[in-house]
Amino acid sequence: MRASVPITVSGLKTACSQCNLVELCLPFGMSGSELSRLDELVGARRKVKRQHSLYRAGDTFEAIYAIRAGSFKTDVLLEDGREQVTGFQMTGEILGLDGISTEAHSCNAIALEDSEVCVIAYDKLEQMSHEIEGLQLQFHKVMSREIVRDHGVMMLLGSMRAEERLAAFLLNMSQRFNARGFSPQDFNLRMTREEIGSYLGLKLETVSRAFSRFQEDGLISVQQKHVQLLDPAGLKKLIQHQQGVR
Amino acid sequence: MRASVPITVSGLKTACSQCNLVELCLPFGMSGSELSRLDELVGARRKVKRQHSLYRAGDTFEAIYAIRAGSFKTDVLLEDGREQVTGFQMTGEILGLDGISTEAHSCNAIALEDSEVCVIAYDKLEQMSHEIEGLQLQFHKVMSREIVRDHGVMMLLGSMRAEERLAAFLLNMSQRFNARGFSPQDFNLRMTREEIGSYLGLKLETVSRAFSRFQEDGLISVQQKHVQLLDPAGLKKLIQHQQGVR
DNA sequence: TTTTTAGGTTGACGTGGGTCAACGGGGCTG
DNA sequence: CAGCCCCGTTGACCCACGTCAACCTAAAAA
Repeated sequence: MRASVPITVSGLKTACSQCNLVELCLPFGMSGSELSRLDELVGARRKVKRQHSLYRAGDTFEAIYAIRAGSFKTDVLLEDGREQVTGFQMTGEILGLDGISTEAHSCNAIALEDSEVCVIAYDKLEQMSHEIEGLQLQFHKVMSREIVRDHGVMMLLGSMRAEERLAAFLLNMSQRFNARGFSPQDFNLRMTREEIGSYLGLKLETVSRAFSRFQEDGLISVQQKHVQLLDPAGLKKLIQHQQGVR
Repeated sequence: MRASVPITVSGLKTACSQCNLVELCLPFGMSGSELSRLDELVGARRKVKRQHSLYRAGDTFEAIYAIRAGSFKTDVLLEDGREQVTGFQMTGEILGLDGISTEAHSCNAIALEDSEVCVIAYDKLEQMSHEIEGLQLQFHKVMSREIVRDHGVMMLLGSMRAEERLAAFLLNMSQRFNARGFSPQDFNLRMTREEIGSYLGLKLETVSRAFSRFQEDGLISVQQKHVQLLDPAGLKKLIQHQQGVR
């Protein structure tokens, strides 16, 4: 984990109206005329190198970010050094919503690979939400979706066994790769076993063993970060039929 | 768990401007003139009896709810019957935000005691947010706070031991009772050991044992649902210094 | 190219908390 | 006011996952 020093703000403005991520991102469902007004909203783009942070817990909140390229993790740290990864974010997803409530970020957002985000100044967003009908609704939906997602993670952490958690994680990644036009059966994870473990409330060894088990059972094929889902239905069954421990 | 049949919509409108929960609720921080406009927003009140649900997963989303009296739990159910309690809500807190994203609720909201909520029609809220500056910001803060809270729960579930989880839970309850003008050291829980367990990712026996352990150690005094925090600092220490298992 | 190092796998073993079971007490309900 | 039932407590046992350690692999650094 390195400091959050090197920030590149590229002057290049790129219009939402011309971005191929529209239907995954904040502008989803907005009309053409609304869309073109949105272009004013996105101020600049910012590149974040692998392992560097987009923002850190405690930073004053000024903007939210739409991921244009790459991927991130968000995490929370306890005083004693324990880390909890609270989410992994992919292109089109929005980062920074945690900062609105106290006007300071409450978690760290760290790039898993060299990435680029669109910076959306929050005061401008507020203002423009008053004017553009669809923007407000869409923004609320994005926040609400985050809440629903978090409930799903709580379900994972609170009432599933190790293998169920990993199966759910893999299916979720698969579905998100698919939504982005990549193969849902064949993808490269961007995070380490330790990060997956932290997210799933497991130790990295347990994650590794679960991967191996799935491979033995013919459900997947893994080699390092490269994963192929050979039997997605089998993974789904695992979640539904396996008895919970808790 | 009973069906969600009996709904009482009392015709009595009560103004936000005269409610003693303002500083805990949606109107927090709004000006006097804004506040009086808010009164139009809150349509009716609705009573929900103990064990009955305010809404269920799958119900179409129409409104959010501010708790005027009583308390609730929200939970998510898996096909195989496993339950995960995702939160406990007290007076002034907002329920139903999960419904915005898909226009259907994704969890169940169940009253822990006979309760009453203010019904806030979502379309009206959307509309009024365009007009009242402070309302939009405040609503965003409420949603953001929910996201931050969920991250805290993920931290609990993912990287704390049983006793740490319960200590954190008790301190959180204490702080919320305090914010409502009740004693932070002496309160009655409204939920069962099983519900606490589900929320904390533990079995009810483990919760019970942790309660007993805390009592032996002189940290608290428990009798059934009645809890007294004898040594809140000791509970805090437990969270910070105890080694994590995961 | 070789060296280094972070990330991943696997085995042996320990333990926190789950499981099962018995029992006690308080508050509805008739 | 009696009986029931839900809730909570406690003990004995066990297992899923954590811990510790050795080793392997791949990619970055030199």
